[in-house]
Amino acid sequence: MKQSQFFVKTLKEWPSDEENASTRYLLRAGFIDKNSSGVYSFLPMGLRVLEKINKVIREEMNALGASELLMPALISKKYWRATDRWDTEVLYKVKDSSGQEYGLAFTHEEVLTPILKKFISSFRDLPVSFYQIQTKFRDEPRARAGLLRTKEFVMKDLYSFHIDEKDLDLFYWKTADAYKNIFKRLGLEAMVVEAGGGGFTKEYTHEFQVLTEAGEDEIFYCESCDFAQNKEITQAKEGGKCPKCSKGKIKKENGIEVGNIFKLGTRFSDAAGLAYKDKKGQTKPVVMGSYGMGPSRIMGALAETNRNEKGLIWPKESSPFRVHLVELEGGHSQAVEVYETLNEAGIEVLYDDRENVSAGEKLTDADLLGIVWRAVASSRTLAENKIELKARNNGESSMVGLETLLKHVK
RNA sequence: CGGGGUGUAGUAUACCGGUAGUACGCCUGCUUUGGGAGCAGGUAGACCGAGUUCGAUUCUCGGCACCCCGACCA
Repeated sequence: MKQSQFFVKTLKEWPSDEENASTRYLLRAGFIDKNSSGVYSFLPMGLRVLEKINKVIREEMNALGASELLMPALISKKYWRATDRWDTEVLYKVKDSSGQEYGLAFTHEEVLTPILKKFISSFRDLPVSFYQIQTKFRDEPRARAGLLRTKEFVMKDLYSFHIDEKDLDLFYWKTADAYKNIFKRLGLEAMVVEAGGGGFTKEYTHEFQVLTEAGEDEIFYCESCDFAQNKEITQAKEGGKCPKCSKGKIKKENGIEVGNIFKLGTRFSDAAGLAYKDKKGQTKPVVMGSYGMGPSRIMGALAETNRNEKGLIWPKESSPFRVHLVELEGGHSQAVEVYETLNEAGIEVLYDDRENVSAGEKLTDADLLGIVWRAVASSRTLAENKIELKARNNGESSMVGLETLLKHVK
């Protein structure tokens, strides 16, 4: 992709109306644009990151055996009435010209459960699971911190359907592993944290929290074992002994909730009359689980935890491009050669071919954008017949030939 | 929803009760090209409404928007 033909615009100044670091970086680097409080556009560069996140999620969800589908955002009032959620505070309500009322979905049990009711009737149909990556709406009383808490956001929601609690439990922990894979691949360190059941289950649910000061949850965790609980349910005290291993000390840190997994039981299947016949011909309610993850919030969490004073630093699998090829004075022929070679090798490259833009501006932009690898071609590199390759994360650079370059960035 | 703060060109900002200044951007021309280039010329602005005043971007009130703290957070 040539930068002269792809919309990459950076701001020279920090935005004046944002304090949150990830938001300031994402806005300044031109990845997102604020439309109104808690409502953002993803500009071409930002959308590429979002797509990278979605790609990893899809791969892991498919590996779990879940089928992707796409449900509507505009949901007729009757569905919300059926589950008694029409009066949920975060539900945006809209009325059409004929007076018909709708809610903009903040989650999709109301839509999926009735679909399954049409197709599921035997234990032979179970278990099944479905996921989608779709825009959700929540009437947040107060949006904050850019992508970290918004009124409209992208969510991956997964729902699973089982014959009993035991089978749900199996799938629940398989999903937890899939979640761990996703975050690891994306370059996020997410801690598994026990949290409350929100009134649907007496059991704990699990959240995936990225520990950082910008997070709005408070996490109490043990420094030596895997004990970790959200403030809302914990009895542990900061500095106290771990109630689980009774050895480690309890620490407290803020966290960004990038995912959660939830055993719903039969709450929604009961409401929809979703049941199946078991081997003996008896009718039993389907047992459900739901599992959320926020790609747009993950993007915010990545920006929050991967940056330095010069700009963003995207991890490999979430980077908008793999290589940022920067052509400086005298580097044209080399740059074209590298560009063509990378394209042929199927490596995504952003080629800064802009003319009449100073070297300083191009290099500053490259740091701000934060693509994994930076390759510079100039009269200097031409003289050595090599390319300068620099890793954005550790700043290490070296002069390499084309083949070595390919090997590195693959 | 309670409390606080802020609204000035595309962006970041300054001053001021008397026709709004700077930097960057953008446009034209020339010179530049390894860390947000130089010179010259040009472009573009007071959130909305009411009030006080001879005169309001400035003061007062109301509204709206944005940010922050809190409450809330299937």
